[in-house]
Amino acid sequence: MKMEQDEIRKGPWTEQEDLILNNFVHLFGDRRWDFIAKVSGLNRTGKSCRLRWVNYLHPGLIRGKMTPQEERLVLELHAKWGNRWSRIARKLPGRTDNQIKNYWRTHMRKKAQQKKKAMSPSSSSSSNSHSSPSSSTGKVSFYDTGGPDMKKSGEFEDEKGYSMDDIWKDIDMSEENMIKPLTDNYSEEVCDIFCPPMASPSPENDYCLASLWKMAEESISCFEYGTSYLTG
DNA sequence: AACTCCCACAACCGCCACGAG
DNA sequence: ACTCGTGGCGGTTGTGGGAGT
Repeated sequence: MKMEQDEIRKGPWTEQEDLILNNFVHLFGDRRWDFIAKVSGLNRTGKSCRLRWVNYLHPGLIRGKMTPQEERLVLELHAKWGNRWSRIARKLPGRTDNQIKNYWRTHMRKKAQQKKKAMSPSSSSSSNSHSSPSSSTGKVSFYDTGGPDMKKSGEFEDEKGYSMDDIWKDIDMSEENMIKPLTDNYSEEVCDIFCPPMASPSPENDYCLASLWKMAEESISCFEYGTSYLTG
């Protein structure tokens, strides 16, 4: 495939890029990322645009620390589903899979370090401490507590057969007293909260719409296609 | 005050699934 | 049925800021 005319931008997003992306998502919706990437003139990949929107610009996002309830929910759901971050995220309104993943990563690192300290390093063979039960299958992240062995196997509501690795077992046991079993309070209704209608363009967003359209027009030839969205 | 460590967050990469042609 | 393009997901890395020493 032919590369874009300009070099694809990488790295941190600027405020202006955010603004442009925001406007184009409002215009075209949050599905057609490759298209948005092209017409916006951002010189970003569609993937990058999507990620920026999902993880940062989405109006429903909650920023800041996880609440104890959320932490509990993450632990509970991870025990149930493993590293299915997007799935877990759907049960936490306003949280992204990236946020949860990051939280889990630091959380587990902390736990792993605590555990390491607790266990005398001299008493155990070091190789053993690093080899997960699934060592034969290849690399497993230290914070990957496994979950059901359902890699790309579709749904896995059935919890039978879910075996946690050593770390998770320890953590689970240590926290069992804290984590009250959850009922189905985190059912689908929670998810609905996180799906607000597309925010209406604010006045401040309008200021550059004209220029944005001009950019889009110059960028590709399918301008009319976009206008059909506006005019209905 | 300077330095180090840790945490939270942002972003990229690679792989896979799915739909369109 | 096959190929290709795109989006979604999970893994990983880089970085800035705050806390601790």
